[in-house]
Amino acid sequence: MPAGRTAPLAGLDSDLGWMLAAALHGYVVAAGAAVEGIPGGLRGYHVLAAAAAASCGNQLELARQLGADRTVMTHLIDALEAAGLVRRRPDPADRRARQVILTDGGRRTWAEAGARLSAVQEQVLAPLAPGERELVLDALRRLAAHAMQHGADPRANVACEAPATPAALPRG
Amino acid sequence: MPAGRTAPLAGLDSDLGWMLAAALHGYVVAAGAAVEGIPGGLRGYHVLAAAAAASCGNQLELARQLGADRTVMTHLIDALEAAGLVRRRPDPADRRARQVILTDGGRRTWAEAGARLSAVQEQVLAPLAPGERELVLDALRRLAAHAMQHGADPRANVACEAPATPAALPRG
DNA sequence: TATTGTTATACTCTATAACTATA
DNA sequence: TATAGTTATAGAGTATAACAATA
Repeated sequence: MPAGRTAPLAGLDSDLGWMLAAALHGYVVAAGAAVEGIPGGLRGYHVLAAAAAASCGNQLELARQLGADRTVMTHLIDALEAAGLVRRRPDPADRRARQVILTDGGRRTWAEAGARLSAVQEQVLAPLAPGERELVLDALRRLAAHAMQHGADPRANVACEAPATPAALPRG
Repeated sequence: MPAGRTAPLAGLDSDLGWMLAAALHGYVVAAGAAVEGIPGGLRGYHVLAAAAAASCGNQLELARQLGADRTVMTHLIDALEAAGLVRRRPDPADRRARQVILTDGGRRTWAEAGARLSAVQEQVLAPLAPGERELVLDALRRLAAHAMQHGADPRANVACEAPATPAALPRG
């Protein structure tokens, strides 16, 4: 690792944890306005996105996909349901589970926020060259998947079938 | 963005915020043991790293570099000082400011934790090809710098001269 | 006995405001 | 008047434990 450039971060300019935290912090700040009306902010949007694409939508499965605790999902879905963005439906196959379904308004809110977040994403990725962007996004996708498989329960991913909505972002 | 692969993240596999959050979460979990003895965990290590490399070590400058609030630095440095890892020294040029200096034990703790974190970093980056790693790290470095310049105060970086210790990680 | 979901609780991290001492 | 640091407080976010309903 050649330490040639002027180091604006003073000793942390090769620290993966620091760089991820700084980049994420910048994204969160920039995305604040894009998810302003959604209860739970970015977390709420992630629930909407997961519910929009998931084929198995019970709360525990969503919590595993999002790397969150079960108890977090209760309050989060409470708020999203109170806002009319999702509704809970008892799973006919397992009466303990409750599936999370997007309402029409929830799907519209998800699509609109997704479009705004796409603009935020482009803004955050502005320092990268055009060809570099796709390579970095693909690498990050593998890092995220690897982290989810190792940090969370290993069997979190195999319980889900193919998503119902294969499209990536609402307006990519 | 071709949606060809099997999507383990169900609708968020192209969302930059989600991927950054998931990758960082995996890193934080994996790094927990590496910074176990350091007050403040990873944040405490970041303070040690910034203090080890900074030429201007007052608390406000450290807070700006770390993207943290002034009030956070007080408690954090209190804990690090109580653990004997840093000491506060009044700035002779400005008696309001207090420079943060690494003790010998603090420098040793920083070096040892840095070595453990290098191993964690390699583990987290395992899904990437060897040549891909450097490219992704370089891209993340630019994203982090860009985020710090836009999210925090724009003049946070110009107040610092070249770092006293140009080396990147203690044991790369 | 194990699992889904809820509730209550506590803990961590962070942000806000007020205060001091210096500039 | 503005800045560096401290203190106290409040808020958001998250994790832990206990419970009810169901498998």
